[in-house]
Amino acid sequence: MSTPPTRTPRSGRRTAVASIERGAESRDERKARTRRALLDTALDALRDESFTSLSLREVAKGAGIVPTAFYRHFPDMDSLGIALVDESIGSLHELLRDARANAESDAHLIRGSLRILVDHVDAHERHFRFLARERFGGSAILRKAIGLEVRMFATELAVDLARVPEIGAWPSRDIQLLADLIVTLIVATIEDLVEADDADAVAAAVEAAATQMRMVLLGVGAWHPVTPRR
Amino acid sequence: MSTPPTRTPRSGRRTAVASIERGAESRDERKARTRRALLDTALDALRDESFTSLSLREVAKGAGIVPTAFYRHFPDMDSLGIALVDESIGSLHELLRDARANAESDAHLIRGSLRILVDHVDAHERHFRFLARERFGGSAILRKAIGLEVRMFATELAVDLARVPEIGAWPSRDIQLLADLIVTLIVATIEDLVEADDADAVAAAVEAAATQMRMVLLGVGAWHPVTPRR
DNA sequence: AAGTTCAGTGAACATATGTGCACTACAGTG
DNA sequence: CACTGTAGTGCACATATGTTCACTGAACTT
Repeated sequence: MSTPPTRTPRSGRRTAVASIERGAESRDERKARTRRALLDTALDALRDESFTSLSLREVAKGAGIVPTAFYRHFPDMDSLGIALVDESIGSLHELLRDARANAESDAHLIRGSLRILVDHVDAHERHFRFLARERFGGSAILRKAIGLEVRMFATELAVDLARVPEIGAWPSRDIQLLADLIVTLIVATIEDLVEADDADAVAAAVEAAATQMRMVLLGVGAWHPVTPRR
Repeated sequence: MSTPPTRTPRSGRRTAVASIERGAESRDERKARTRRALLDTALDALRDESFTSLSLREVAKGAGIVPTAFYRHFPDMDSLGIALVDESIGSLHELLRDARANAESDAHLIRGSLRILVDHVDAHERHFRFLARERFGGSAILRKAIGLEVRMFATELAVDLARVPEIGAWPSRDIQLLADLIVTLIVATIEDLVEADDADAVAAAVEAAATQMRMVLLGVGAWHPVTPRR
């Protein structure tokens, strides 16, 4: 009821984003809040430009702080980029986790997985777009960071694949390559999805991915357990 | 032997790139030369940054002309970008042409094609890197232009595939999707190749691509001519 | 020989950028 | 309560950017 001990209902000074009608907030909460605002601004701006052309002043302004205050959160723009990679990769792993859970129940494995993919891309569109855009983008640091994570993602998938009876007996090198192939297809589909501007385009991308995935999996059935070494 | 009618062995004014020890040159030749210098500078700069962060002044300086002279060649940076896309796509079609010629003679279709791919990427590294980097880059104009061309490339491949006995009878939609799948794999390989920094990395990328291509083509053998509609 | 065309110049502009510095206000703490 | 740590401010600077304008000189056209 009564106003909490810490008053200042509306401070005389507009204090960045936090000022948007928040009465009491701890110091850490406010810091986290502007940090989020910086990341969000960057994520939004990266819809129309690439990371190397994104300026410190631009994100600072978008977050409602003065340029120099940026340094209270990140030593430089590259660090901001790395933070975005971390967040985005989180979405990726979450995706795989859901797909794994689904694979054990759903009879239509491909369609079910694709549905999950679409849902995730939809829910974290900015992050996935960021990944697609910067995977081979101009920043060497981000390229390296994303490349590493995508490779880890593929390895994670390879472990899952090894549990499939038909595949389990393959040489691990082949399993990894199959996982890489599937990841390539998934990434390509993600790129199509973030680029899709209407529902039809999404549906088309899904249809294409489903058919192509089926083609690949048919290849799996015919694959010789022993790699034809030369 | 004797100096040609048009003299001016070394003009009193250093005229941009053309001044690098070229005695006689027609006006058009000189213009073409600086245009080339602009494109080359851009191509080189795009190794370390993305197109949206590439500045007009930067390419002008690299080409040895004053910023304002840039407008004598392109109305804006986007036009320069489109010109780069055109050039790069040229390399792509050249690649397919060579691969086609090879396919009719070489018994090892996959390895032969990959060898050609590697050679082309090596010969036109800057162009292929540009394509990979801007395919999903920050510039909407370039994204659209490249996307269109890649789709045309896939369609061209589909026509070739339709001539393969096992595939010819498929519904055209499936042939197109197979072509798209193969193009996805090719593009992914190109991305790996331009990212590869030593010979080992190149060899690994080729090995991976060869195996994956074999997996896909095995799927082709098992594919039912009629698309399993739902 | 005189005239035209046009790639390239150089100065100027308004605006954007990264970063250093001294500061202020307020949440957290003894 | 006074004290301190720190997110955010405001100013300043050197530098980079796109674009305008009037210009120059040499290749071409007549």
